[in-house]
Amino acid sequence: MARRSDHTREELTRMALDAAHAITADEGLRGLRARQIARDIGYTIGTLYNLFEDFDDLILHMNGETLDALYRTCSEVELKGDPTEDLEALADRYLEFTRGHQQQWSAVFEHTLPRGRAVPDWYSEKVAKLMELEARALAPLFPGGNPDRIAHHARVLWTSLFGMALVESAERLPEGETARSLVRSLIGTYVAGLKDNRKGEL
Amino acid sequence: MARRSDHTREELTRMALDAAHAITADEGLRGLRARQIARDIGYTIGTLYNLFEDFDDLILHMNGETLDALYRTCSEVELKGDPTEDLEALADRYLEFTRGHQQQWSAVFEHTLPRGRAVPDWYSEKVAKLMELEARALAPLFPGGNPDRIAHHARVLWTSLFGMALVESAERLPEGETARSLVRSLIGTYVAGLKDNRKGEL
DNA sequence: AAATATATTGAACATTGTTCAATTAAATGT
DNA sequence: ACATTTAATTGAACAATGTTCAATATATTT
Repeated sequence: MARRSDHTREELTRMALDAAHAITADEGLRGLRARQIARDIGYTIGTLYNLFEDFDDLILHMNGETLDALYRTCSEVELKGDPTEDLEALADRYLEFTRGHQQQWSAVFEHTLPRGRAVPDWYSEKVAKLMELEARALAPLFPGGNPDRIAHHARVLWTSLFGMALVESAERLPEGETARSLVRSLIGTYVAGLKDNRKGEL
Repeated sequence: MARRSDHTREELTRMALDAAHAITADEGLRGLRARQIARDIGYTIGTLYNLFEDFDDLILHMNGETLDALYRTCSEVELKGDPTEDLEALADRYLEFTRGHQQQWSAVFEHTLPRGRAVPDWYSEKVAKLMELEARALAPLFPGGNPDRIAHHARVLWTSLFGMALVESAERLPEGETARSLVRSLIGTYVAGLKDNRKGEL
C-alpha cells in the first residue's frame, strides 16, 4: 500500500518526533527504537527513513526541539533589571524545565555522533542562543561595559548552571542539596564578587 | 581449546579493560564493541562474558577506572593554603586530565544504565570522593566554619567545573574561550564573593 | 483511460549484545 | 601413571538493531 494524502511529509515528521519524545520521556534515549516510532505513528520503518537521513538525524531533530522548548520557556522570563533577581529567575526556569523533562534533557548530552561526523550548524546555533539569554540579565552589572566581557561572565554562569543541572539529573547530589540551592549560592556569591571587582577598578 | 594458566582471571580483566580504554580513546564509547575487545586480547567473546556480567558492567568498570585516574592526578596537587591558588591548581589538573582523555571522559556521562538498573555503590563512591578534594582547598576560607557549609561551596565549584569541562569537550565554546578561562573567572570571582559575604557577617 | 510520478512497504542484510552446550586443558584422586 | 573431576574457553545460534531498496500501490498529470 501507499497512502499519499493521509498525511503530508510535514505532518509525518511532526508525528514521528512527537512519538520519539514520548518514548524518550518514559524509557530514556536508550529505549528509543526506530521500529517503535514507526509502529506508534502507524507507518513502517521504511517511511521513517524517508523522513530522516538516519537514526542520528532523527535524534538530532528531537534534541533540537528540546533545546527550542528550553529556550522558549527561559525567554519568557521577564527581566526586572536587578541582576541577582533576574539570574535567579532564569535559573529557576531552567531547572524547572530540566526536572520536568529529565529524560529528554539527558538525551541531549547522552547522544553523540559517530566519529568524523560534525554537529550540524542549525543545531549548534540552538545551543549558542541559550547562552545569550544569560547575558541580557547580566548586562546591568556592566554599564557601558564591553559586550565581550558580559558574554564571558554569562558563559561562566551558564556552563556552571549546566553542570549543576546535570549532576542533579544524574542523582549525584547528597541529601538536602539541590541544583537550586547550588545555583542560589553561585549567583549570590558570583554577583557579589563582580561588584567587589568593580570597586577595585575605581 | 581451553587454556587455564595462560592468564589469571585478574590478568584477563586487566587486559580487557586496557583494550576497552584504548578503543574508547580513539573511537569513542560509540565505537566500543564486545567482539573487538575480545579480539584485541586474543580471546573470544565467550571469555569476555565470563569476566563481566554484561556490556554495561564492563563499561561501568572502565568508567570507574577513569574516575580513579582523575582522582589520583587531582589528589597529587599540593595545597599551599591559599584558596584561590589551590583551587586554580586543582582545576587546572582536572581540565588537563579531561582534555588528555577526552573520549574516556565523555564516556563517563554518555553511558547510562537501562531503566530500573541502579548505579552500583562502588561507582557512586568514586564520584563522591572527587568532590571532597575541592572542600580541602576551600577550608581556609572558613576558619572554624562548619564542614557542611564548606562542603556546600565545594559542590558549587565542583559542579561548575564539571559543566565547563563538559561544554568544552562538546566543543561548544566560542573561539578564544576555554574551560580554563571560565574557571579562572569563576574561582577569582567566587572567592572574592565569599570574602565579601564574610565581611558582612562581622 | 493511460502514463507518469512518488509515497509506502516489508523482506533482506550486516552487526550488535547475549547465551550455553560442547570441548579441552588443568587439577585432583587413586 | 592413569582415570576422574573441575572449570576455563569456545563458537555456533538467537533475537533485536539500524539500514537498504526493489516491488507495490496510490495520486497526479497527460
